[in-house]
Formats: sequence, structure tokens, C-alpha cells
Amino acid sequence: MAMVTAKAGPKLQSVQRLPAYLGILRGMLAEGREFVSTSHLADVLKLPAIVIRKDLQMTGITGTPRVGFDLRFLVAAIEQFLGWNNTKDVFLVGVRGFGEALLTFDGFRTAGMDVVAGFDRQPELFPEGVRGKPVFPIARLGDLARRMHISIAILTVPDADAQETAELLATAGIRAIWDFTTPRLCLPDEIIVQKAGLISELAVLSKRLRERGLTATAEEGHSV
Amino acid sequence: MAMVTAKAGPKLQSVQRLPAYLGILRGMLAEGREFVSTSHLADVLKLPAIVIRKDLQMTGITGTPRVGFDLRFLVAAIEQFLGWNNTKDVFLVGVRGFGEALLTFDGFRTAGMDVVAGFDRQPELFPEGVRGKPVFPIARLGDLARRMHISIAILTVPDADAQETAELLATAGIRAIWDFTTPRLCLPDEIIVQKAGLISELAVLSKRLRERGLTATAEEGHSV
DNA sequence: GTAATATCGAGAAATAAATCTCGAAATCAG
DNA sequence: CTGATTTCGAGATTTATTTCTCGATATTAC
Repeated sequence: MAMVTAKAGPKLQSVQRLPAYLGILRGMLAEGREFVSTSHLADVLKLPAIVIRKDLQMTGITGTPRVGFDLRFLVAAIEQFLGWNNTKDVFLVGVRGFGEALLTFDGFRTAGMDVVAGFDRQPELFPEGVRGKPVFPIARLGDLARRMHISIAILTVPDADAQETAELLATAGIRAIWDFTTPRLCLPDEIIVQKAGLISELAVLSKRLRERGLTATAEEGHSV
Repeated sequence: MAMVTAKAGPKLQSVQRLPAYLGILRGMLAEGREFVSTSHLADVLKLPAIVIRKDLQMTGITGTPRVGFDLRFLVAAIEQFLGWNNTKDVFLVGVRGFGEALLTFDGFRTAGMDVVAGFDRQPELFPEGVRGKPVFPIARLGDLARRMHISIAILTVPDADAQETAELLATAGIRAIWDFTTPRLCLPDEIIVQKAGLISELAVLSKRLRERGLTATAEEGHSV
């Protein structure tokens, strides 16, 4: 029974590769180049050209044979596809610990995200904010979210507070949560919850290290 | 031809789920439980039980029907599989910006990782270190890595310095790099490079937000 | 103007991964 | 001791992703 849903497959990995393309392409654009071929991109990124071509198809843009893609259009297409063309203001909830670092990190700008304020259960710990970013008590989040039309939040509270805080975010009108906590949040379906995979990545790294490490550093004679 | 590979498939996603299991299981162990069934885990994690069972098979541990898995053995098996049973000291290179946050983040402890020192091109910016973690000039990295037997590094330098710093790490005997920079590093094959997917995750979130955001505002009639 | 070449784009095949189905085993009830 | 129920584990099915093949098109060379 081929119940094919109308919407195209997500192609998760392709989406994940787009930012890498975008970085290179923006650089080329800054250098004054006008066209780029997937074979050239493939050289730079050490990826098969066909992969890149397939990924770019996702954005809907079309290239010209023998010439490549118009850099300006291509960059614009990717940015539009990801929604990175216009900056979105986001809140960060949970400033103590990891959140403080994230609050000061301005690398999200290139991804169209601007962390405009932090919230914490103990805002008095940051009386002057963090690097110019104000820190408010969580109680004020709902009011400010509505007033500033914020719909995205980064959740970096301690695991124990995660569910409670997440529910508060949902009530405050937040539509998407980038969740750096460990437990699985239970929220209404209309709330987009994107789990941060820092620890998962570490698991993959650990496993690869262990696989290869066994052959490489057997010299360390500690029993397992 | 059925070319059955001897080594088990990597099963990336399964590995990525293991930390979530481990967190729950450690909690149960702390509560004094002795056995756990995948069906119970499934309830807690809101995942299909079969997924969990298949994931656990990877670790090589075996459960008993009608009883479940021995919690102590299971936790030990996952930790061993991931290599999280014994703590590994790691360096963090590039303290300005995002790196400073990671340096202060102690959540990696549960993953058997302890960031013991930071390195930066401008260590004078952190004369007293960061939260007790010392910050050294990059020039001293090789010496200290050898002396302290460090084989893992977290790379959080600016993109422009990424390749150069990475090569320095390789020379210093670092065997695995958790890379938070954008460009693709070119290093000898024996160096394990694990790309951090923060920005890729953001891309996925952005795309999901855009997809749903459009339906939320445009309110298209959903066909059955 | 014609031929050669590099590149794109769509569909198909191959590969890998995730998910499901069913039989087997162990405890508990009677 | 026997049967019912829960849970595990291996193979089969389905799904997703990557890779390949081919035809089309635009530039360049002659």
C-alpha cells in the first residue's frame, strides 16, 4: 500500500550539509566569484560531486550545464531554504553553566539567529547581564516573549528543571525549542523540539576512538 | 552474493541514542533497582521498545526473558561500549568565544571526558584561567600533551585558524579531534575528526520551523 | 558552423539502516 | 507440574540514503 505523503522526504543529512556549502559559497561570493560548479565544490569539501548536486536540488535552484550555478542565486536559495536570510531573535533559558557560554557565542548570527536575552531562575547572579545580553527572571519570559514576538528558545536549564521550564515556554507562546537537556520533553505536538546532540556526538566520537584506540594504544596496560 | 561483513555495522543512530539510555539507567541504578525491561525503558523514553532492544544488542549484553536486563551489567556494558567507564582528559583549543563556554561546562564528566586545560593564541586574556581551568598558549600544547598523555582535543578556534591549529594538534600527538569549526579539516587518516553538528542542527531546526511556520501562518487546508 | 567537452538533472539501481514479525525462553499462578 | 504471560532475540520486511547511468545543454575550439 503506497500511501505516499505529498511532502517530499526530509533528507536529513542533506539539510545538515547545507551549512557547510553555505560557508564556502559565502566566502567565494566575498572573493568576487560569480559562478561555481559542483565539481569545484567537491574539490574543496572533499565530497563526491553527485552528493552536492543532489543536496542542492533540494533548494529548488537550477544550474546551467558547463557553467555551474550562479553564486548569488545559489547562496540566496540556500539561505531562503533554511530561513537564514532574515535574522530571528531568540531567548536563552538557563544561563548558569553551559547557557552562559552559548549566550556569549555570536556564531549563530551566520545562521540567522540572534540571542537577545537570557533567562534564569537566579538572575541576580548576572546583575549586569552577560556581555551586553540582559538576564531576566524566568517569570518575565512570557511577557517579554509576547512583547518582542519571540518564538524560539534555547533551553539550557538543569535536567531537573527541563520539563517544567519547557511547559512554561509552551505557555509563553514559544513555538520551537532547541533543547540541550538530557530528558525527553513532553509537549504539545505543535511545539517543535530539536534535541541538541552534543552528548550523542560525543558518544560517536568515543565509539570511534575506542574502535581505533584498541589498535593504536594497546600500550596502556590498564585492565578494562 | 551475500558478503557478510565480519564487523558489525556502525548503526550511527543507535550509538547516538545510547547516552539517553545510560542517563535513565544510571538514575534507576541510583534508586536501587536491579532489573529493567526494554518495555519499561520504552515508557520512560517514549520510544518503541524494539528500537531500544535492538540498540542494546549492539553492546553485546544479553537480557533474560520475562525479567529484563541486569541494571548493573547493562550500565557497565554501555559504558564499556562507549568507553565512558574510565575518564579521559582532554584539551580544549580556542578559548575565546564558544570555547570558553565549553571549558566551563562540566556535563561532559558523565561522558567520561574531563576538560583539563584550555589553550589559546591569547592566553593573557585569561590570566587566572576559567573557572579553575588553566589557559596556556598554544605553543605549549605539544609539550603538555605528551607530558600528560592527552590524545583528545576539542577544537574551537576561529575558522581561519582551524586547519593550521589542527595540523599542530596532529603533530602534538593528538589522535582525536572534536571539531567545532566550519571548514573541513585535511589531516592524516589516522586522526579521528568528529565534526560538531551545532550548526547542522540549527539548519534542521530552521527548516522544520520554516516548514511548519508556513503552514501555521498560511493555514493550508490539509488533504486527507 | 560543426564537433568536442564539461556540467547539470532525472530516474534507476545498490547499499545501508531502521522497523516489524514471529518463535523461544523464563517466571508466576493455580 | 502445567499453562499463561511477559520479554528477549534472530531473521525478514520496509524504508531511507547513497551511488550509478544516461541523456540534455551550453560553452569552447577549430
